[in-house]
This record gives sequence, structure tokens and C-alpha cells, in this order.
Amino acid sequence: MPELPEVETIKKGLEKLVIGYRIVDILADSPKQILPSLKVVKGEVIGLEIAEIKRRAKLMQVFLKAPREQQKERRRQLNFSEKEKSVWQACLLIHLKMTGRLLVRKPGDPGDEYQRVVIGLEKKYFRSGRQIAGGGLTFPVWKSGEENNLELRFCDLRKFGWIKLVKGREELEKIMAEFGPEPLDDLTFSYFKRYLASTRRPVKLALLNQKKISGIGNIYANDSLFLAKIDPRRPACGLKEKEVKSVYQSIHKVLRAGIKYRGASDQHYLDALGQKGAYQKHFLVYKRDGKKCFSCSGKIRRIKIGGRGTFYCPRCQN
DNA sequence: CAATCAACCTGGGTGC
DNA sequence: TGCACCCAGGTTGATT
Repeated sequence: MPELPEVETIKKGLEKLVIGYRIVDILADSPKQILPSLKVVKGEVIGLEIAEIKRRAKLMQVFLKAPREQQKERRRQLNFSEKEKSVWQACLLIHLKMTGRLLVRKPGDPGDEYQRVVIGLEKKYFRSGRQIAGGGLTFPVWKSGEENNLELRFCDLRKFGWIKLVKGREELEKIMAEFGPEPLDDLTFSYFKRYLASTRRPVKLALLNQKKISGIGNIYANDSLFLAKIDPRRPACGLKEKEVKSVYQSIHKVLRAGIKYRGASDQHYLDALGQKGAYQKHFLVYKRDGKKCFSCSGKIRRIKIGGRGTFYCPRCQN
């Protein structure tokens, strides 16, 4: 279940591994997961270079630009206002849903489980510093080396995840405007307080609403409410200011812990190099039903809220 | 408006 | 061993 900390961990890995690589091919065993279609995406992104990777909510944003040698040509084609705006030419928006993975491998590496889409990457690299040309001029030597090629593999057991091509800043902004503030970045206490006061839904479901707060999924919602000692079933609007503050702070603590431990590899999650995270070793209540509460030693209970597994300590959380 | 629920998928687990 | 069934959870969209 890649939530904010998991996607953030993958993002940091991808940044180290694939920036500057050029997309040379896309293969899809599961073309339905590529939007609007494999054909269109291939047509638009092959030849572009990965310029920047960002995370927003639970989404990965892979920004692509024309490679250096084509930039002059592209600039000539654009009008002035486009020049001003477009630092990037296309963006691949990736949602991993529950079982998605983004793995960076070498082309010859053994196939990964549930491999659905493979993006072939190539890098022209600086080989030998500068070479002296005949007239005393110097220039860099770029050489494509197959041994340096990589694959970005999108693996997804349940095929709920997707990769979507976004072609402009406006389109991206329109999509991203549907998501609430980032809990570790621009979620202010006053906004949070106002939001909780505005809904009678169980506070746990309020935390999961991506339109209002982005990035929190089932694991971190459960653990946040345990840390805040709040019963997940309580109507959000019924929390006192002190309790709202406690939930607000707990969300920060739990998400930061998730990032610190490189995510929770409870079932499927792996980082960009295929490594497990460790937050599952630090679950406070998630998946701990029947086990002892770390605070009072009582039994952690499992119930359903909004159809989803919910874990809490009946004695500590009320 | 809000709440509920099926649908999207696959594999692992359970009960018979 | 085989088979029917349920369950996991992020998100959308239809229905009440």
C-alpha cells in the first residue's frame, strides 16, 4: 500500500538512479494501465529525457524534457509564452495503488514478479573528458554504452495502478488541484481544524480523504489515531481542539517515522532498488489485532470502518 | 449534500 | 487435490 512515506522513498531512489536517462522504449503486458494509450504515450515520450522526479500526494511525477541536442530545435518551435512556461515537455504521472512497484533494473536482470510495463532507459555519458580536435578545439565525447542501459519496471499484482501521460502544466495543475494539502508541508493547523469540524464522518475516514489531506492511507491513519489516543469511529466534528491538535501532531510523527524507516513493506511494497522498508516493524496498531497495546498492554482490536480494516486499542483510544 | 457500495484485479487463505 | 468463497485497500462512480 504505497502511501506518502512509501512513494517518497521510491521517489528519492528514482532521483538517484534515472535522472538524465532517455526513454528509448516502452513495453506493456498490461496496456490498460497506460493512459491514454500505449501508442500515444510511446509516441510522445520516446526520445525524451528524465529531468526531474517529484512526489505529490501518493502520485509519482516523472518530468520529461527534450535531450540537450534537441532543445534548440524545440525552442525554435515554441512561441514566447510557451517558452516561458515549459521547462518540461511531458510528465508521466504514476499511481501505485495498493500493490504497485517501480523498480530500476538492468536489461539483463531476471524478470520481476507482476511486471506490467517496462520503460527502457539509455544514457549518453561523458566518456573521456575532452578530446583535442584537429584545430586545437576541445569538445566532449558522448558515447552511448549499452552496459549503462536501465529499465524502469512498473510491477503491479492487482493491476489497479496506472501510468498517465500529462502534456502540459495546465493539465497537471488541473489534476493535482483535486488533492488536499501535503501533511508534512502545507497542511496548516487552522485548515485541519476547520476541515475536521466540517464533517461528521468517522475521524479515520476524514484522514483518508485525499481531496482534503493527501498522502495518508490505511496504515498511517490507524497509527496516527493510536498515537493521538482517539477512537477512530468518533465523528471528526466532535473532537475538541486539544484532540485535533494531538491528531495533527501524530500525523506528522507517524509519517516522519514512515519515511525514516523507508516505508512499510507489509505485503508488496519495495523501494526503487527492490529493497524492503522497515516501518512494518514499528506498526503501533496496524495489523496488530490480538496483540498487546504498547501503551497499556490491553488487546488491540480490529473492526471495520467504511469497509476497511481498522485497528485500535479500546482502552487507550476513546 | 452525505453515506454506502460495487467495480477495478490477483493471489493467498479458508472451509468443504 | 480441487473448488467456491472471502479478503486485502486506493480510488472512482453509481445509487440510495
